[in-house]
Amino acid sequence: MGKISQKAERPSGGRKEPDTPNRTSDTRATYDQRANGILEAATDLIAGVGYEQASMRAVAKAAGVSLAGLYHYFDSKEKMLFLIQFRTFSALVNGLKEKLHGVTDPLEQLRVMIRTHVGYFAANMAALKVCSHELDSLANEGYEEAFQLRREYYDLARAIVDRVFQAHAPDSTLDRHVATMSLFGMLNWLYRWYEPKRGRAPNGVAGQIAAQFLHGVIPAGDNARQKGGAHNR
Amino acid sequence: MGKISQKAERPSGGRKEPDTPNRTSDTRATYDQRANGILEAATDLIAGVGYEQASMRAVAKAAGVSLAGLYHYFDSKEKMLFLIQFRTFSALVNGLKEKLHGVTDPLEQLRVMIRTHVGYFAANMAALKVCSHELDSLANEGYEEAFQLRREYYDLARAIVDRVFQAHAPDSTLDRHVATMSLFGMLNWLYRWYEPKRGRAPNGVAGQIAAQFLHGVIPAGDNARQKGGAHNR
DNA sequence: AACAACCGAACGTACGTTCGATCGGCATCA
DNA sequence: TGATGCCGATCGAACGTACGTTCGGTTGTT
Repeated sequence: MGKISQKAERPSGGRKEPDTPNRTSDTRATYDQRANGILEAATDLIAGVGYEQASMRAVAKAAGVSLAGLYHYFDSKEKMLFLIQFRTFSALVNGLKEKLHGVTDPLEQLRVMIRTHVGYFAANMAALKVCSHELDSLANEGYEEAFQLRREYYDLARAIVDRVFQAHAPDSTLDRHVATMSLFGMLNWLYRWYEPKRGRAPNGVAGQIAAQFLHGVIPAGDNARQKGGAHNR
Repeated sequence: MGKISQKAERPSGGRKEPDTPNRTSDTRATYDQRANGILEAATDLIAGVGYEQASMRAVAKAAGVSLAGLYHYFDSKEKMLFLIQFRTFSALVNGLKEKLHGVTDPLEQLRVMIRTHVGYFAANMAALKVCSHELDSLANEGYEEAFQLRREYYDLARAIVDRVFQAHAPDSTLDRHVATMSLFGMLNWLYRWYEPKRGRAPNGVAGQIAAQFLHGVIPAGDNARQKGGAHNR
């Protein structure tokens, strides 16, 4: 808890939380803040040029540390990427769970989920881009752990989708997995086109995505409206 | 036309189509087939491990050529990626235009577009994954040209979406750009989860995506159906 | 003889990571 | 209090490797 760098797993002693009773929290704060700052710079760089192209030298320059200094805070480049994804996904999942508290209506749950995701995206574009785009840049245990987090996020969304179907379309033949993945497609593709600074506000986009998912593009009472003709030429 | 390798742009002479009048087509066929085979192997490899991780040595091994032999067919690694994207996007756009021929109903146009995309995805997963995932791995002119192709595809889809709105929801307040990008999100995210071999058939997925886009998840005549209560405990 | 097809070997470079050293603050003890 | 020793923070320089690309050559067909 509060531990940001995996360096705290060092074999013995080293920098741990309860060392000297006084001033320790200051030192730790500085250490964690530094690690956070580096991670932030790395996030921006990776989001900008991609994981493979973001060299440790460039990360060091962007963070204002020497190349060797990076390794004082992070074991390896891949662990940096893992930490970025881990922190982001954790924040996303925990934030969602929190905002879902007390909401019982399935429709509202879905809206909250979409709003939370889009809002988090708008506030942390670089981090979410890295999480959407660099999914397979991790290997082995790191990949597995990130995968479990994504799975948890999927389960959360899937459960909401299931409840929406159950309450409002129990007889629908739509595949709920396909529906959930389509929703994720809309959300995870945001990083390719959505610029919160330039386009409409996050809540607007979130509202439209929710509306499209729930009611589609054609409003409820349509049933082929070209009664007046004048279509096609 | 029929020219696959950019090597034909060599300063003078070299291999061009009308050279020796006889047997030329055989030689060219072999040459193009070889280039195609290499490109196919490269596509699979890049789709599997990513562009940066797909080394020219690995491509050579996968294609059954020597490392230097690759450069007989392709100027550079980046040009290979460009050709993969160029061919795929061209086939997608041209195939769509073709299948759209004679279809006048906007709804049907949209269904055709989605069906074509999903069908092409199912038949060329690796290529479409590369086109969805390695968009920014190109630079300068190559990026610009691929961007124009994507733009053409977007314009095609956007026009259909506009017509759907005009015919069936002219007063909708939904942003049509956001709607189009959401649709692309659903389609372009396919490569992250959809396995045509394991899951439902491409036409099924295409039909569901079209249905979700047009009517959403809740059927048309819903209007809050929990009249009988029994929801939430 | 010319030229497309193809290759082994090398070149230069950029990368992730490690090594050894320096600096400075803090705790300990004479 | 002042000297001593430890240790976290930081760095310049280097190591080994893997990469994209090029060079010079050989073969086989026309």
